[in-house]
Amino acid sequence: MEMAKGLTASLEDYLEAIYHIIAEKEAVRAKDISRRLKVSGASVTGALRSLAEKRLVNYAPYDVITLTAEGGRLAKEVVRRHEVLRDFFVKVLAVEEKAANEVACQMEHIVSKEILERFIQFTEFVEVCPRGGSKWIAGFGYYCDHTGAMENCERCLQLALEEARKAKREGGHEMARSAKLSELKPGQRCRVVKLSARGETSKRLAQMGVTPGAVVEVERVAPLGDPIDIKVKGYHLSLRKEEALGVEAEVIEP
Amino acid sequence: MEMAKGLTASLEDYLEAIYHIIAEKEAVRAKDISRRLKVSGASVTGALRSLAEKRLVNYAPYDVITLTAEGGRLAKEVVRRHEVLRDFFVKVLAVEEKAANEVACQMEHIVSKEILERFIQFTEFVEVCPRGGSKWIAGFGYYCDHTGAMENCERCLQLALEEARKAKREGGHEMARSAKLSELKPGQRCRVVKLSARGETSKRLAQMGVTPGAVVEVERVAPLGDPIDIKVKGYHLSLRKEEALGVEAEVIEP
DNA sequence: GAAAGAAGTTCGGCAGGCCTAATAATATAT
DNA sequence: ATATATTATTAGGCCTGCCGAACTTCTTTC
Ligand SMILES: [Mn+2]
Ligand SMILES: [Mn+2]
Ligand SMILES: [Mn+2]
Ligand SMILES: [Mn+2]
Repeated sequence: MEMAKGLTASLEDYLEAIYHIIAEKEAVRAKDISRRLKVSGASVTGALRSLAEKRLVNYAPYDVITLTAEGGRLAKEVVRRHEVLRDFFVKVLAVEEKAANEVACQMEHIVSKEILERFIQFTEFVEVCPRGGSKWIAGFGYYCDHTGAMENCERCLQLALEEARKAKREGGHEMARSAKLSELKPGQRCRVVKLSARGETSKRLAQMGVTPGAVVEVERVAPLGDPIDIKVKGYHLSLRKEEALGVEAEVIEP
Repeated sequence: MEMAKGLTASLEDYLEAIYHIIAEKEAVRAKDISRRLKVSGASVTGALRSLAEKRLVNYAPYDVITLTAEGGRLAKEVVRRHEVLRDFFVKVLAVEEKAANEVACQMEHIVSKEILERFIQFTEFVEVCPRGGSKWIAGFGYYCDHTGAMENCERCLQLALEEARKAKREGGHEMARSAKLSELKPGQRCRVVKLSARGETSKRLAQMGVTPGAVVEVERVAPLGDPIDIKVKGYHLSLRKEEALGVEAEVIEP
């Protein structure tokens, strides 16, 4: 039984950098890493040796650098943490992109699984709750700019209530507009209502967080609707059309 | 001109620990620090030497340990960051105290001034906005426990609206119940409306964040109403009664 | 006031991370 | 094919931060 998985912050950043470089170029060179992380080439060589020892990268002197299966998994985890935190800072705290990325890239090595989960849920909640939502966040921006202005609350609530009622009416009887996940367009968000898929597929989906109640954002849809890239709980997933067909969802209006 | 103030995370934690030990005992012993930070005595000696070199602690071998003026200032800053972040985790993300303290004590070395400010404002906003408030946070708790339950939104908004209206009516014509800061009780929060103080006092108040619009929480009031301990923007302040008399505030109902 | 016990210090060592300078390998251009 | 430029590695150092072990200096107790 192997304990102590813990990578250092520094090594996680190297993994993260390699992951991103792979995503945009074919071959990874030590130079790319050193540019990205702003460290000397010597430091990169050292880090690569550490990572190779831990079986997270395939590396031999002067050879190309690739991630092992395990290294890829860990790298994705780091990236996920980074993105979740950055999104929180940008979307909720209205921090500018650059500053958000900086603090996220340090926090990503600190937050526990449980707290990361909370950040995801909170960001979701704020964006989805009729009492939160974009208006409310705009209100926060106003609050920041005008030291603590809290005027017109009544009107704000009034409008939110009217909108919630309208949405309910339009959604017919019980719920908001329902659809198959496969019918959504990039940028749209929905809440999973039911999984009608069976066996392996449903298992894989469930494992990645596509469960009833989960908020799903569609990121990209390929020309013929296959595959569909989505984001759930910070995970980027690529679903085949058949898989997406098996997911019933209810659209969330912005 | 001295650049590079930056203390390391480790040294900041030593300062923080010393500050807390001073607050609860008279004398600070290396042993207390080593217990608190869970490091060996040898490490404490080393850290104290670094801090003494930087003129942040008064330290000579075998002698008692105290903070210099500058060291005290920095320690308070660290504690402030810690508390602001912990409060955010506890009050907003509903993280349990212990976990919140742990992550706060790591983040405190990472967040920029600007982002700390955002955390303060956001926590304030959530607690003060009628669309936020305790009900809304409870809603978040429910959302966490029941994977994404968002039922009864309409009713929730309806209630919030009614409450906001009631509060407005009760507050008479224009605003909520207005009062001098000196009249409030521990635990109460208010928003500063006007500073009628002049000169030094008003300057000091303004510098510490007691400005129109700021949210102030009363922490303790001494028997005869002097001094009054308050918290503003994460700062703990102790006001004399005369000072508090010069602050007009509007009470925030919970 | 001496001996025992507790607290504090010094020393040497180790690990992680980073650097520069020198050297080696590879890629490119002529 | 050779010279040149680019890229990567090695070697040697520096700094922070931690440790255990040995030693020193209080503090208490009898
Ligand atoms: Mn990072
Ligand atoms: Mn990152
Ligand atoms: Mn800390
Ligand atoms: Mn702390």
